[in-house]
Amino acid sequence: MDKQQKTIIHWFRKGLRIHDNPALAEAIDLIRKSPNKYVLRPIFVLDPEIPNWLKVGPNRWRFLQESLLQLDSNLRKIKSRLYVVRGDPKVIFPKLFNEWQVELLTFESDIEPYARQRDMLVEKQAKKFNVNVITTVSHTIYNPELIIQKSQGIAPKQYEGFLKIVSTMSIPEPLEAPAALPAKSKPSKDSNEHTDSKCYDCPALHELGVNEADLGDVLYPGGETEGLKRFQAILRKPDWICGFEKPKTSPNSLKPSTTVLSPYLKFGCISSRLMYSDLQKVLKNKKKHTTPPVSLIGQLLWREFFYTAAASDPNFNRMVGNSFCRQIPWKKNVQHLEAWTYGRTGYPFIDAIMRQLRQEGWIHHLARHAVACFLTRGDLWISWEDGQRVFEELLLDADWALNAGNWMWLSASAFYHLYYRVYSPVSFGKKTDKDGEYIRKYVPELANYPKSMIYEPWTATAAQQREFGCIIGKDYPQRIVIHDVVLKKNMAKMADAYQKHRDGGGGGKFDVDNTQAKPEPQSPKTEPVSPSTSSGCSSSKILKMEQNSTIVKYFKKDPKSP
DNA sequence: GGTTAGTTGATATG
DNA sequence: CATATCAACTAACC
Repeated sequence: MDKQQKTIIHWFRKGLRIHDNPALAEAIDLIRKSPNKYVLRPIFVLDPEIPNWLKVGPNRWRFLQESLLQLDSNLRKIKSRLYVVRGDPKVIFPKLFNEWQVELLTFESDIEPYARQRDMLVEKQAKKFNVNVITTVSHTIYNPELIIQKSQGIAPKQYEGFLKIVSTMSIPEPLEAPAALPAKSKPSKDSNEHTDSKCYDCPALHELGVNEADLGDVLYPGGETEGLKRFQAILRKPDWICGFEKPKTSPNSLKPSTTVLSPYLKFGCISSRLMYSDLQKVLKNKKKHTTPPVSLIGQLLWREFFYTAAASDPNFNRMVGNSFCRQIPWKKNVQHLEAWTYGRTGYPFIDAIMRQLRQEGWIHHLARHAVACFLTRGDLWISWEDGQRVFEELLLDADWALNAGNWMWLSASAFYHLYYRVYSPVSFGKKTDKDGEYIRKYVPELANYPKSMIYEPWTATAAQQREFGCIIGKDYPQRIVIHDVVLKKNMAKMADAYQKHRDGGGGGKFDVDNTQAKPEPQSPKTEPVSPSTSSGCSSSKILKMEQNSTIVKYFKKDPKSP
């Protein structure tokens, strides 16, 4: 590398895209202004510690791997590349700052407690090495912190209130992907770049610990190009967009009835602001269209809603110490949890959903409702935290804020309170698939059952079971609970928990059954953390916090004015 | 303090 | 396919 040239690092974490990436754009702007002075190193840090506390199933590892490959490829199109750096960020960054003579670090901010703590440490080290830092809010359409600020410091607890607040806020126009960089801004190879300790190539699946035998077919390939392609295909159906009503889409169609853009949003392969902007353009041209909460825009705003709530509480993904969450005395039941996890509850509709989840990494939103309600308040009375852990592992779109928020919703622990509205594991699926084709696909042992019995195979006589080639209790499980019976008991327990909440308000009042082993923590911090220690912005000086809050800057010195 | 609305329940009925 | 009833919650608003 030219000894005179300094390095600008853009750190990819989520936001695995080059379009509408304001932090990357800041880095590139600076390079264009001083093309002789800087080289750009876009990096992704692969931390080998992560699998020790975060469960990531093989399908999501693959989605990430594909996303990194496409990111590298898209960066190469603009005469750069992706440098995948192996190691713990707190250890890696000081080394890179020193070795590469880094002057600026840019990245997209993240509200997850793990990310906040990690970023705080990296920023501290940046200061020590005299490295400027620019962060942007670009994973969400709005800045969650700003919404909270406009809501008297408390995140809205209902969607309507949320809508009211954001309706007063402006949204920045999405940015185009950058044009090709000047040739000089590509660093020359490190002298030992391709030795084992200095390989910056994208990881192969085996490096990510993925056994290819555990992978399902690639139904939703990861990456920016794939995400944009999928979104473009949606945009070509304006009538479908304008008529979209989430509750009227089917949870058990054989092909997805919704967009399946969630995995791309989770990794930031596609920008939520771009989606918002392009969808609005479609709606403008039509005189009639659906609206939030049921419309497509409404779905994006649900994401914002949960992100805002999650940003205000580091304990958002646990019951205890969570300011949103009602304390409910769930019971541990290892056998029932395992039956649910692997699709062996004896309820074909539930089992089909759980098997689709494991195989494909995506299930419809309402299918998530059905199985989440079944696990918690509806049937098994098992904590939503246990379900959250399974979704965390298996969903391509598993997202800390959205996963926790929706589990609280479905278990009637927060946001949703009509606990007596319970999904039936038998009737609900029949509304959109009366013949049970979905069950036949994902629970093939029941494929020969007639449609009159496929949702309730236990109603078949022994002779019929032999005839259909599937003996209940042998080839397919007996149902592990009787829905009509447990439903009544659970409803009474919910009423009791709600009553106690009214009387005592909040945590610690219940005899929560902790006799079984504690589950694995979902973040490096095992115990609930106090909100005061990890909320909000760092103590660094905020130079710029716009109305729509695209850019928050922390500068020791302004690299633009030498 | 009373009223109303709430992303998408189930069932029976017209 | 739309509506009433079931039983009855909280949050937001007047």
